[in-house]
Amino acid sequence: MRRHRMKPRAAKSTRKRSSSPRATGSVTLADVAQLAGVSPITVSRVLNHPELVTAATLAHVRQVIARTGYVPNLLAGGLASKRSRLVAAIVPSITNGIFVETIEALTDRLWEAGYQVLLGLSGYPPAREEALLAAVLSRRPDGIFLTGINHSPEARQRLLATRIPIVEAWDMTPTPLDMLVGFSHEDVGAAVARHLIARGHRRFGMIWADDARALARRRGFLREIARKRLPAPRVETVAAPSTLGLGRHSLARLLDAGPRPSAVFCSSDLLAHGALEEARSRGLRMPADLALIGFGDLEFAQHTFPALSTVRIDRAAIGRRAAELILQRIGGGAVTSNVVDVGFTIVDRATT
Amino acid sequence: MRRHRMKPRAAKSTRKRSSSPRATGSVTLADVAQLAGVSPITVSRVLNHPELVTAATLAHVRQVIARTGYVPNLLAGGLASKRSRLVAAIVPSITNGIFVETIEALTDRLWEAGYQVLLGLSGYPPAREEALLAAVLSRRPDGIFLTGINHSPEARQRLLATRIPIVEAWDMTPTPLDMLVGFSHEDVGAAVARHLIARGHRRFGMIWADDARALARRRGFLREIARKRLPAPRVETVAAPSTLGLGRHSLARLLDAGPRPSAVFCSSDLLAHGALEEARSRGLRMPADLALIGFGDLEFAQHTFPALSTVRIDRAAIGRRAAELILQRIGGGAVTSNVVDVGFTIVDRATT
DNA sequence: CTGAAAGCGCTAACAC
DNA sequence: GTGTTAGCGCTTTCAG
Repeated sequence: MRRHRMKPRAAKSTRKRSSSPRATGSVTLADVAQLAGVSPITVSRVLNHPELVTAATLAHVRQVIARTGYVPNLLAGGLASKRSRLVAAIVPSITNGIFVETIEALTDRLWEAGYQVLLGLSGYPPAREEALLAAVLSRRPDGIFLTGINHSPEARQRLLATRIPIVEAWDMTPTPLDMLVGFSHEDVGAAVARHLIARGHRRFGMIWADDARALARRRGFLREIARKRLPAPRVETVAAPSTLGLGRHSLARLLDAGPRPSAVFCSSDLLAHGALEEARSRGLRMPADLALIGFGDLEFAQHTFPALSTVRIDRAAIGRRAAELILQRIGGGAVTSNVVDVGFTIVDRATT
Repeated sequence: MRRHRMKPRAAKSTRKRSSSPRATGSVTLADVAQLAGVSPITVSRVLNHPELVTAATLAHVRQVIARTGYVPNLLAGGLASKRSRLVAAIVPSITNGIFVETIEALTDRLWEAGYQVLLGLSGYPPAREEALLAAVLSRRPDGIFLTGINHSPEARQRLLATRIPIVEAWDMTPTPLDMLVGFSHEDVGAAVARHLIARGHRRFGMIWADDARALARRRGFLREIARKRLPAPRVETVAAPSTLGLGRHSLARLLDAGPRPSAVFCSSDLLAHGALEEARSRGLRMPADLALIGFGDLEFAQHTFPALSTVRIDRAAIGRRAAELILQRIGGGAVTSNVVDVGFTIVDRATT
């Protein structure tokens, strides 16, 4: 290991650092450069483009980095390079469990590529979305992950104005802001209808929440049923937020109000779960007396009795694909398709 | 509304911006300053210290900001001010649901104060913690939220070296790195023991996972039972990750292997839930034949039969308190106490 | 393969 | 109240 030359220039490479070598509290790249006897840019290269540096220099500088405990300042790096290595993810909430797998997958995939995720919680009616978006943009993220395709006009405009890669997720539309990973909620509804019809069901009920995506599923469901000229389902509409209790009471009303449907489609697993409790308490056999199907395939539902069917979404895949789209775009590679349909699966627990 | 004076100086306040007014793709503070006919620092003040600016100037500059769609660059701002307005939160995972409420509460509270949360997922045995910590520190966060008090020696050293406010959460120790919000897992164990004993239980079983925190709870539980000179519980140890199946099989083994305990303490709600299934399938009445108690009070458990008791932790409070400690510290105010015990509650669903 | 110069966009200190 | 100056710590050209 040859000793590294110490050029005189190095002595002044730190601008005006007067007395203390760590007046700012932390080692800077310039400090490392000085100690290693190289120029700052060489240290920068060791960190970001090691392939451009001699093995000897590389080893030496790395050693100094380790010895000093130097931690690069990405605020400075990002400012200079215009690449923050940050991807923002805006989701309504993480407590309901719907988005966590997606976020984890997104985070994992981006981490491998050297990016970190800035999580923004917009709250369910996206009240904060506008302010949140501004806050997020002020970090100059290299990519943005958004939940859904419905944004306020202001948000929409801001997003359109930026050149940051954007992925909208969890919905489907032919005209995304930029890129999109999701599935068609209307197709889900239609598929559930076909599934139930194929199993011999003819009389349906619905326990339904009043949100945009749920309405799309409902539309698909009703359309398919109408197409088969079956009687229109009776619908119990519930207000957000859905709870077990609402599901239970809704089924009770559905059962008390008229002839028993043979299958009830609930807009979420939570509602289906509540309905399940009511059905069991009435001694109904499932699915012989009543088939129940929900949507979302949440963990708690996976642990339930085989009576409850559901529509499964590969939530992790959504995060992974979103990350890949963003990375492709950042890498400058042309994105083959800017819309990814991850589809869904109907899980019929009554038979499987 | 008097017209705002346009000083000649303003014309050169943008450094060397040559042709296009938005060569970088976005409006800068200097652009706004120029358009408003004020100096950059005034725009900065409008944004960060509006109280230092005349109402007229304020209104005028704000109008220009709105008109241009200017979004401040916090990378630059953070670099210059040494305040990133970012707080890092490192948790093992968010899919298990244990930490999401804490994260949400943390995020909400910090948002109100103008901070954003950078989420780091360390993975369960904190394999990535070291690298993650480095990545996180490179963003120069103004505060750090950590899960647990067990960190690798390297991580520990890095954390001790930094002057960033740190909150460790979810555990209890008299010697935190900096600040701490949590509760004593050993106390939980002891409290559960006392609770069960008070209800007349004398013969106990345990279904127990093999992680540090669970072991602390177990220690407390066993200590209390020994103190009362009751027979030592039989323990079924399960490997991570806990699943419903493990809980179920463990209870089966416990019941088949000897005299029936009257109460079984499970190290998590998930295990308790599995055990519950087994107990029900055996036709045991609860809690008459068997009392089951878990830990964590996860949502799915809240929705279960009244047979399952649990230890409830106010997870949101942990996040809130952590945020407050960090903000206090950032604000320079002396922190009254650097250790907050949020305690816990035993929820006895068999009676309530 | 390595270096020098020139900022990235913003804000802390002082002046005025 | 508002402006001037001088960087924050890093990376981008472009030389050599």
